[in-house]
Parts: sequence; structure tokens; C-alpha cells
Amino acid sequence: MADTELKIAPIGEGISLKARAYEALKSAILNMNIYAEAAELRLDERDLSQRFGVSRTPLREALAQLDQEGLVRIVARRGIFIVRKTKAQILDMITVWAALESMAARLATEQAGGDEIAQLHALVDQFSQDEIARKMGEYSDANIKFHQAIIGLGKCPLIVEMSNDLFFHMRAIRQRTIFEQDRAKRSIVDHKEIVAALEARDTERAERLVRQHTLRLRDHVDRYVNLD
Amino acid sequence: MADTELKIAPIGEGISLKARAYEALKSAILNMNIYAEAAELRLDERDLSQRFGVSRTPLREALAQLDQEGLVRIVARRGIFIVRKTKAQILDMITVWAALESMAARLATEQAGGDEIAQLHALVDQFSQDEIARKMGEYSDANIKFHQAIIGLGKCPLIVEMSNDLFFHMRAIRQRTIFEQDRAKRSIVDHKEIVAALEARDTERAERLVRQHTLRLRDHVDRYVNLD
DNA sequence: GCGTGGTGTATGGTATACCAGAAACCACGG
DNA sequence: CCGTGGTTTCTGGTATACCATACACCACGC
Repeated sequence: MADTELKIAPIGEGISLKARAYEALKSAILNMNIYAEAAELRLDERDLSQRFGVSRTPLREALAQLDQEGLVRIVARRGIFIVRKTKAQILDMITVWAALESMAARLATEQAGGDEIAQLHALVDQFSQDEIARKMGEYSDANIKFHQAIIGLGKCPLIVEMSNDLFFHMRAIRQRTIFEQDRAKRSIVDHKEIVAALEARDTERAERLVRQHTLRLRDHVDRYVNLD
Repeated sequence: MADTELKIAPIGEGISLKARAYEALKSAILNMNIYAEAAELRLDERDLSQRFGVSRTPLREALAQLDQEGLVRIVARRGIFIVRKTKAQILDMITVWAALESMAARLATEQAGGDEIAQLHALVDQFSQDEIARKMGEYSDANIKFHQAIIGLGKCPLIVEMSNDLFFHMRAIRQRTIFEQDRAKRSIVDHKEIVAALEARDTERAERLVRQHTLRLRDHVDRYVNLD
């Protein structure tokens, strides 16, 4: 039943309180629309520790990690502030993404198996151009998966890890659908060309197409997205 | 009256104990030859806290940060272990470095001022090929500075930051001079070509030269360095 | 001699109390 | 009404005590 008041369940699974607090804070921060408020958003250690039902110690460790990741900024005796990314920072993230994914595409032409590359078709052909408008949410997910798939084919765990970090941070941007809205049709064409280059094992072309594709996204964001 | 016993200020410094512990541990870990020992190196929180003269709390926060950065690995109720990078991980780091610096070079051809590019000559012409053998240590430093300078010219703070992280981690490799020893002469030629491409604002060529230069280093490490 | 179970100990995880500094607040004088 | 000084409060930083578990060690039984 709905347990009107036993929601707490302090004794949790096996994972540490720090890890749980970290995950909880992370998703909480990402799911809030940071840019909606005018004032800078501040967190309070004691308040959070009470609401989570844990002491400040593991909570502080979780916050310290978020601080290092750049999601929050801890200022001694002042407070803990949720960080808003500037447009310049977002553009930089997309630039790095372009650098990493284009390198991954390069590696993929040398490292990936033909069957692995072939699987990319499933992610590209999934949507006809007409469907995009109606299923923008789904397409957005598939789009991310496509890029992550290419990055995975590079067989370089560090690139995968760093790219995931970047994608994660970019989730914090409101209206992230704008990333694709007007670019979806072009996007699909680009994707098909990229897959073709990978299949042809054309290293230089694959790298260039991936880079250009992502840098175009950067220019698009630069032109049409306003955050500051 | 008053001031009979005021103004203690024993240790001064404004920085937090956590930050100081972090820096101390960081340099301590990097300056020890991790690969000399056969057994896995373990740290003890209580022991360290006594030797540093601080409580476990700030020490733990410093260690948690090092854990996240990948320098140590904290295992609950087991211990804190200094992480040894595998050869594969080092090769991956060099790969990412190549991706980032080649993108920075690309950006530099579009963003950097002519005067800034011209300053690269000072870092390249500093050594004649004959001097390299005698001044390998200095050359190694100049070499790093050259690459950092190019990365800086890309005017992308995120790339600069991520690259610094990579360079930092690679410092932990013993005999890092092997990175250049047999490659120094070729390195200087490469560097000159890179500067020329930047000066000519040849975006594609600058990117390619930088990438090839660093990927060759990767192959060199792959062939001649043995860590595992 | 060898396996087995219990107990001790070492270690990271957590809770809590206290510290120091910064900001907010308030009383008071002009 | 405004400025100014001190005091109070709120905040993250630090110290410390205790908890839970993985491992080692030893006694005991076979």
C-alpha cells in the first residue's frame, strides 16, 4: 500500500550514504530549471542533511564532489551555490565534444568491427524525416544515442568517459530540444553520411564529417540559444 | 592592557586545511615512484592525519577528491590505494591530448593574433638540435610549454583545463623523459612545421600536423615504454 | 596436522559538537 | 531619517567519538 508515512527507510541498500546523497543531489539539481530564477540558487548543508535524513558528513562529501565537477560552487562561510553555465562555457563543451567524437570516429574506422558499425543504421533509420517533428523527444534521445554509439566504437574508454561527462553537463540546459529542432532534417542526412564514411573505413572523411556536424551544432547554439 | 596574549596566528595561511592536505598529498603521490614497488601501495587515514597534524575530516575530503581524480582508489573498510595507470590508460590519455590539441590548433588559426603565434618561435628556436642531448631536461620542459602554448592559443578555457589535467596525470609516469629522448630531433622539425601552418592560417594543416605529431608520440610510447 | 568457527582488530563510514568568519540585524546617536 | 557600531545568527570548516564490516588470528575439535 501507499505507506502514508513510512517513506524514510533509513537503512538502505548496500551503497554508502555519500553515494546516495550524491546521486540524489545530482538528479535534483539537473531536474530543476536553473535558469528560471533570477537570483542565485543556494543550498544549505544542514537543511539538506535533515531532508535526506543523513548527517552533514556524507552530505558534505557528496557536495564536495559536485563542486569539483562544477555543478555547484562551495564558498566558505557563504554558502553553496548552484552553478549556471554561461553560454561561452556551453559552446566550449560542444567544441570539446567535437574534438573527442571526431577522434573517436577516426579510431572507429580503424578499430570497430563491421558488425558494430552496421548497428548504427538502427539508430539512424529509426526516424523518417516526417516523423521527427512529431516525435522530437524520442528523436532527441536517439540522436544522443547515435553519438554515444560512435564514441563507443572508438574503443577508447577515456573518450567515452569524458564525453559522458560533457553530455551530462549539457543536460542542465533548458530547452535542450532547441539543439535539434531546426536541425533535425540536416542532422539525419549528416548521420547517414557519417555512417557511410565509417563503413568505407574512410578515416579522414569520418573525422571531418563528425567534426563539422558537431561544430555546426555549436554555431547553431551560438546563434539561436540565449542563456545569459 | 589587552594584547598581553593576543594575535596568536600560529600557522597563518588563509587556505583551508582540506586544500593544503590535498596539495600535499598530490605532490607526495606524484613524487613517489609508484612503479618501483611490487605491492600495491596503501595509505592510512589515521596515520596521515597524525603526520599532517590535522584531523581526519579535511584529510578525508582531500582523499575523496584525489579518488575522484583517479590518483587513488578508496575501498570501504579495506584501505586507500595509490592507483597505477596501465599502459592502455596512458595511451588513451595521449589520444585525448591529440584530440584536444588538434582542435585547439584549428581554433588558433581562427582566433589567435599574429603576435601570439609569433611568440611560439621563442619556444621552438630555443634549442638547436645539438643542444637537445645535453639539455634534455630543459628541452622536455620547453616541449611541454610549447604544447601548452598552442592549446592556449585556441582560446578555449575548457580545452586548456582538460589538457592541464592530462599533463598532470602523465607526470606520474616514471622516466617521462623517454617521451622525447629519441624523438627530440623529429619533434623540433614537427614543431617548426606546426608554427608555420599556424602562421599561414592553414586550419586543416595545423590540425593535422598537431594530431599526427601527438599520435606519433602515442605510438612511440606504445612501442618503447613498458609499465605493466 | 588441518580445517573451522569465533573473536579481536584495523579501516573506512557516519554522526555530532564545536569553531571562526561573514553577513544580517538592531539599537543608538546625529 | 540616515549612518554607524556592536552583537547576534547563520554558514561552511574542523575535530572527535562511535559504528560496521572485512580480515587476521587463534583456539578448538576432528
